Amino acid sequence: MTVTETTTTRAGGCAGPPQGNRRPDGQDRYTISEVAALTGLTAHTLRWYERIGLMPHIDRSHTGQRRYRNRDLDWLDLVGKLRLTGMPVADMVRYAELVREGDHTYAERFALLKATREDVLARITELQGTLAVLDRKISFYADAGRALASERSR
Amino acid sequence: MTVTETTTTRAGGCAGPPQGNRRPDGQDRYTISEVAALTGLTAHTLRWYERIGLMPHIDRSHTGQRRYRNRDLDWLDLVGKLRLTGMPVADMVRYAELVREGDHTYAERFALLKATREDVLARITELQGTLAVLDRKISFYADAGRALASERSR
DNA sequence: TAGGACCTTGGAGTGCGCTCCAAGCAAGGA
DNA sequence: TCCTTGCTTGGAGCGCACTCCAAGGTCCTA
Repeated sequence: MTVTETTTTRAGGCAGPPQGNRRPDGQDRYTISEVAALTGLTAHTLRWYERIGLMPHIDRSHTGQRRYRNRDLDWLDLVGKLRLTGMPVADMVRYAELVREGDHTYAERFALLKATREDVLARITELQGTLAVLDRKISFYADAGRALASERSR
Repeated sequence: MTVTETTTTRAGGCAGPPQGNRRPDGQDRYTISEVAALTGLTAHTLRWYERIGLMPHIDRSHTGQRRYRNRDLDWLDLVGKLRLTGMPVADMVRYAELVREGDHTYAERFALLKATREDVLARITELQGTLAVLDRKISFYADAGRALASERSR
């Protein structure tokens, strides 16, 4: 019977950590499910990342099963960060291609990262603006709540 | 021939303002295309927002055309802010329902806004973490670029 | 040697947030 | 009167980022 590959944490009501566990040290070969547990991604998503070119070549065992290494986990950490910025997967694939193409793409990678950095800064500013609006609304409702409460107690 | 309702700004390479224009004062009736220009949303999206219950009832002209009022634009401003936080449309619809249901939903609205506020704060923290990673990468590439340049000039 | 957990693949399906289409109505100018 | 422009509707389509399925092979423990 095929086991359903359930999503780790990240679903449901409670706020779990963004990724399951800390990486055990001294290890440098991980199965896909271990990586899923470590990153919070599903095995499906890991295979999909590979298919679309977002991952470098992943080592295989003699029977063809994936064996991820620490450098792959490092890459996934970066991908996770970039994903948080809202960067489209296609852009991350582009970055991955640049890395694969070698040292002569340093300048382009540099530019891409700087542009992303600017995006993140803009996003933070946006969110701070939104926070201000929320705070105004919240204090309005807090006041309204107090008014209703005092009305009820009268 | 039906005119194609092109998206205003927001597309393409250059970074325009998040919404087209400032609201003219003294006016309190706007056609859908005026609202599209003011908010940066398409007319399609405005109609869709109405269909899914994200908008309050919009006034109509004697021939059935939408006539938005300033309070509708205020609401759209809030929706725009909430959208920036990544709040799902379904949650915004829920908030809109609470508003329609009247004063006895103040407590729930308050809770929803506070939860959103927490999400936004968490998001900002995440982004700042990502910024740190980007800055490390960027300084790495800056150094690598300098090294390559000095190598070339040797 | 069995049994169950885990892995493989290509391709199809899902949910979200729009985005567009077709067919038609209404208003205003030449 | 015609023509253009802009508006109306329900429903279909799209792009993204997964998410899952079916059918089968492998690993591990007993």
